[in-house]
This record gives sequence, structure tokens and C-alpha cells, in this order.
Amino acid sequence: MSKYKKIRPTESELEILQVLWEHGPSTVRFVNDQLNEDREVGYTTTLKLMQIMAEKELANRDTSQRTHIYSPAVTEAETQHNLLTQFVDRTFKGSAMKLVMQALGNHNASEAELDEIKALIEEIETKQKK
Amino acid sequence: MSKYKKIRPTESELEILQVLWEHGPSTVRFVNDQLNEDREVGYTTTLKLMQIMAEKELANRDTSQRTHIYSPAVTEAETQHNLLTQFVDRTFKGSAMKLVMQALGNHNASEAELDEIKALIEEIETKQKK
DNA sequence: TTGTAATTACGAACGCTTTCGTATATCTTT
DNA sequence: AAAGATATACGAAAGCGTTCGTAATTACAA
Repeated sequence: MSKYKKIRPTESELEILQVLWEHGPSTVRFVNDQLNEDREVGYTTTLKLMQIMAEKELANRDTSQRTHIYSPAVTEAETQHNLLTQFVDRTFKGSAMKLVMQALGNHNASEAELDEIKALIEEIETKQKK
Repeated sequence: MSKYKKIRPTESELEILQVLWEHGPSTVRFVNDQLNEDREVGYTTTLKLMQIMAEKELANRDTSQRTHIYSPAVTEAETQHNLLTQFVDRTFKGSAMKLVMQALGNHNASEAELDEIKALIEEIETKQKK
């Protein structure tokens, strides 16, 4: 886990990050349009949030043009990992296994997905054998 | 899933619930003492939170004595399930599998735990076969 | 009984996130 | 060039959770 940084985007920031992760570098206008497919958000609201995200270094912005371009400054994987760790600590008192059991038990998993998990378990076991 | 209710305890409320789940019906004094083993919290702070929790019906309180007794009004399992669902929606866009993969990949799992998961997968597969 | 301790009740303040109104600048269109 | 559209900047307010001071009440002890 390369550099240490506690990435803790808020709920709104996470929504925006998800747009950036999915679509790559984007304008405020574009992000706002995406958000508005789910719920109504004012343009300046999104703008403000993205400006804050730039300050916090959750996003980078290119201000060379009049219309600024924002890109994610954190990866989806590391953010998910951080949020997950935090969530597990809080809700499951640190027991990731309890969480996995809950998740597996409560959500419908396809055969393919279960196979994926089995493969992952195999892999972990192989590593541990050494 | 018996009654529908969106259980969304805040972080502080969750801490208190965890004390109630672990120790059963408790006084504010007791809960506050427990919390103070981890971090400093004022007595009236805890009191206030627990009063709010009673209002929100996250906890029940018995006011028949001068010193009120609080008990959890929600179970640990259903609360974890709700928080997990919400978290998965937010952070993994609803893909519980992605979450499981992250959790499995990033945390050290013992052989026994992996066996447990394999057993659970077996069980799910058997059910689906039908 | 009088004072001390413990408990509940209440309200206010603080911090953080979110929302948005308004001002200003820049581009586009006519 | 003027008008309208679009962008950023800024500040303030609203909402929510958390914290705590203070008052009022009840129990206990001297």
C-alpha cells in the first residue's frame, strides 16, 4: 500500500468520485448531469463540492482552460479499501470474516461469482501453505 | 425480514448499541463508563445520545425508577445487515461480491475462517441447485 | 435537617457537510 | 457591440451529529 494517506471521502464526495472513476476526467457540468440522473442537485452545489475535493486532494483539476477538468486523485480500489476497513472496524468490530459471512448470506450470488470467490480462497490458501 | 424499518444509527449511537448488545439493559452511567475505556466522553453527552436513541426507537428505556434503564430496541444482526446493505450500495454500487473479494483479499484470513466460508458457499450452491 | 452526590432535562454551541444565492468573468450568438 | 449563456469564486445559511454547561429533581449521608 504505497503512500499513507487517510482517504475518507464524504457521501457526496464519493458519488462524485464514482462518476470520475467511471468516466475519467470530467467537467463540473458533466458530473452534475450524471448526479442529476439519480437526484436533483444544483450546479453550484456540485461545483463547490468538487472545489473542496480539489483542496482536499481527492481530485486534481486542470485549470488551464476556462472550463476546468477534474480527475480523480485517488483510485477506486484504495478508497474502497479504506472505507471498508473503517466500516468493518465500526460495524463488525474489526472482524472482516463476520462481514463476509453476512454479505454472502444476505445477497444473491451467482454461480460464477461463487466460483470467483472459491478461486480467490484457493489462491490465499496456496500462499499460506508456503 | 420481519418488520420494515430503516435502522441507521450514527457512529456514536452504534458505539452505545454495542455496549447494550454486549451487556444487556444498562444505565447511562454504565454505558458511559464503558465508552470511557476507549475515549473520553462526558456523562451528559452519553445521556443526551441515549435519550435521542430512545426517541428514535433505537433503544427502549425503563423510567419506572429514578435511574433509567436502557435496552437495545434493534438487534445486532439486523442493524449490521442494514448498515452493510447501505454501505455496499454506496461504496460498491450494490455489488456485494466486489466487497467480499476486497475483504477476503485485504485481510488475513485463517484456515478455519476460509473453511467456514467454503462451507457457506457449498450451502448456497446446494440451495441454488434445487 | 442540611448539605452533598447522582440523575434527568433542556438548550445552546460547535464542527462538518451540503446547499444555494449572488457576483464576476468569459465565451457565444446575433 | 450588445445580449445571453456558461463558468468560476465566494460567502453564508441550513441540516445533522456531537458535546457540554446549567438547572431542576431525587437520593443519600452527616
